[in-house]
Amino acid sequence: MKAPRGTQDILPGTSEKWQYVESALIELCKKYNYREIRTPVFEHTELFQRGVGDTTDIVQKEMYTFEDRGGRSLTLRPEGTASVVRSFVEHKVFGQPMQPTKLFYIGPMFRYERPQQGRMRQFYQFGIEALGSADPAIDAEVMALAMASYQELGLKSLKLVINSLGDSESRKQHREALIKHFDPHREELCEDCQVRLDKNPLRVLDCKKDREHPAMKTAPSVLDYLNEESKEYFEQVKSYLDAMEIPYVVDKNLVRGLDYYNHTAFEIMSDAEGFGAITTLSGGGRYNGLVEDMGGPETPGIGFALSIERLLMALEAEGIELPVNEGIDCYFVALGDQAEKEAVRLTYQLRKAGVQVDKDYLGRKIKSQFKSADRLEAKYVIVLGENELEAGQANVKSMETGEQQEVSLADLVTYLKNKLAGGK
RNA sequence: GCGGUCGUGGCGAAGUGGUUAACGCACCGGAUUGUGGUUCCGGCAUACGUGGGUUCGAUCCCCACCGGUCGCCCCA
Repeated sequence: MKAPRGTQDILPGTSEKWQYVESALIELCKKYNYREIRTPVFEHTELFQRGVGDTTDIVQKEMYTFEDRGGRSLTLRPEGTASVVRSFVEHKVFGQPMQPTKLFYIGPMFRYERPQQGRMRQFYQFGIEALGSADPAIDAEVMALAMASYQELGLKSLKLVINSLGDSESRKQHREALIKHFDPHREELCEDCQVRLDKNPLRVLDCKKDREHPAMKTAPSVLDYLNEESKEYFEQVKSYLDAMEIPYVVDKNLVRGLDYYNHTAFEIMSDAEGFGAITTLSGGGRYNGLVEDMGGPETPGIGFALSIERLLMALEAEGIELPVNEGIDCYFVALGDQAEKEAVRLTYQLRKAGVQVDKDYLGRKIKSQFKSADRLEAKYVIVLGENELEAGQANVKSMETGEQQEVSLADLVTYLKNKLAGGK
């Protein structure tokens, strides 16, 4: 049996890295005052069709959709925003006194795609959403947190790319301009773009195949079609980034894949060597109007999401070692049946007292038990044999210095607690 | 979904159309009787992705499928 395609097991040795990263992200959220929300991993299919958008690749070909025994069409969540917004509306969080509502989530997402490194069918996203504020400063805050997610862990080769898609009015005009611009060249564009031109002309702009087409260079830019308000909003966002001295580049061809975005759109990419084709670490943007689409009151929103897998890849690419896999406190070596029983008792006592202890369960001889202790990087080894038992003492050995000391069994817990606390 | 490439024991990695498929690491045991990372000796292992086909015979040849990987699409 194998795990299904595009899924992976995260085993000890790696799981510690995940734990480390996840808790770092949670800590970061505390500083920015984003609080956790947990939503179901599956939702009504309709939620994503409406929320993410029917024209998107996600909805058209990547959803894990199934029918439950009651005949409902459900879908494993392909992203987090739709669920968060649904929950926000369902629980009328918009009516609560503390606004804006600042949330974060972390968990698995599912997309049916051809797997490759950094792209799994079940993958993990960490994301935040700020609902209820149309202040450009919060756009900047979201980007700041996004960047900090990586910087906190020591990553350096990062590139923040931003763009503005404008409000719905700007987008509409731009869309028409694009169609007008490209339609005469329709036949010269790649097949995909011919489809894009009808469905979502914005996407033609970031086509890699047609990059060199002359019409591409003269194509109307989103930025040129921003109305005054949108333009001003974008300027404000940039000025806040400048105030925080967060470097960014504006890429007028940056287009996000989901329908709900407007105004601010951004991506964080890795510059690091050793990254393959997939260099996008995370992405986000503003989605004013989505809450309304979900049946809530007019509420602006912005958020972003990052892939934990890709974050881990970035760490690897930059050669950053996370401080995990530290050794355990003690290893209990027991010799003989009597001692074994006493060892079990004392191990239990030590653990209750907060000491990290393990012992042998394979009935191995002393030498092998020491090997295990060594491999576990135990700081202390407690040896309890016939002799010690008779004397009512245990031999405690510091694996670092090699020093040994007889400690009465009654004092063992306090002795070790002291030692481990750095006492004498 | 499309194209390239790959698939040998826990990991890494040789190899051949034909008796018992190298080796390294790891693991386990031993090197005078109860003490760890080195060394020496010995041992272990459901190993040729799966299913067909060609052949007297296939791990090695052919096909399909599955899986990994790289790229495209797209994205996190």
